[in-house]
Amino acid sequence: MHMEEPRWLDETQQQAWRAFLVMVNRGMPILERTLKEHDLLVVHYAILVALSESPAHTMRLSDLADTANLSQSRLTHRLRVLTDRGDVSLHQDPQDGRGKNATLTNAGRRRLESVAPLHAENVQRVVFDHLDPTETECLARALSKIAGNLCTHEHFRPDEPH
Amino acid sequence: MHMEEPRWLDETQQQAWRAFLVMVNRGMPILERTLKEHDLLVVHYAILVALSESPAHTMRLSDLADTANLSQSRLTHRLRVLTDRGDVSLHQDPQDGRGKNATLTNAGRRRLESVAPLHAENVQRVVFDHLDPTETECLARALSKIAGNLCTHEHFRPDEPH
DNA sequence: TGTAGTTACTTGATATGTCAACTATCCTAC
DNA sequence: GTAGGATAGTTGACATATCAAGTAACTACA
Repeated sequence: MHMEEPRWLDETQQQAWRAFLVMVNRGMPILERTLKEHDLLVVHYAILVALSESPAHTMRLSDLADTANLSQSRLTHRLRVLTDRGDVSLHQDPQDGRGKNATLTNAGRRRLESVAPLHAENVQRVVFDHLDPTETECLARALSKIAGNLCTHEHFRPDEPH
Repeated sequence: MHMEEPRWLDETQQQAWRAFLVMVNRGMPILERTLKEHDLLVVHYAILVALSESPAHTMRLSDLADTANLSQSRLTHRLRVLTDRGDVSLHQDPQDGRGKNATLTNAGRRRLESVAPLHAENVQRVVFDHLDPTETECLARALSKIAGNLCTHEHFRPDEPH
């Protein structure tokens, strides 16, 4: 038994990875700050969007966590804020005593609608204004391949002790 | 004076942006967990790498923050951990009484070298194993354009009140 | 039934991130 | 020299994230 030769990143991979980290560490905070002026986090925004796109503006918590890429406990903590403030309401599932459904309230829908244009504008400014259509497609295809794997493959999920 | 029409994301942009969020919220935690088994965060790793690539393994704190995409206060907090543990040492700059230099210690270098192969392997598994060389180049080019703007342009920087 | 295992969600302790306020040094110009 | 302003870094309060452990309800099967 011996060590495999490490699979170092080549030049191009390094360039991609470092740029990705710049987006995460510099780009995301810009979006966070703007949303924060409207009392939202990017995570909150993702939760509201997921609900708004769901039939009856309602979702089972576990599905919501999955759609918003959150661990269950992280979702619970965020929902405490969103329900306290009245953007989301929670209801026991009548079929399954364990489950709960989250529903976007009118207030939540209004908040989402008031922030969405601003947020879209910011994403455009930070990300897409710097790409031509071909590059955007390239980016979408590459990221989707990676994301597809992260969602389906048996990468241990958040919150599941290993 | 009237509201501009919101610049909504088109289909492709949405696909790209949602996939990016999947990478951030599902991919990064995988990397964090693996590094954490070796008492490191991705941020710590970035700091150690920046130092290791710098002459004399030494950097001015403000440059280090910039290279690692961190706010100064975040850097200070992370450095407390890294210096307490002996991976990094701090020295007053003799030229400029305000400034400090951070130096990677031998222990820090050893820690970095012991974790780097594993981390590279994980980045490959999470990101690049799903892309062919053309897609990787596309991704690198697109992300670099975005990142380039985030680093140079007058996007308000972290830690600077606006 | 009833009990072992699974699923759905919550909780709380601890770690990390963020923001504004603070100290200390340097620079400039008068 | 010295006042005003900039620069470098730190601090502390508060918000958020993570992880493991906990509760409660369902399921399967003896």
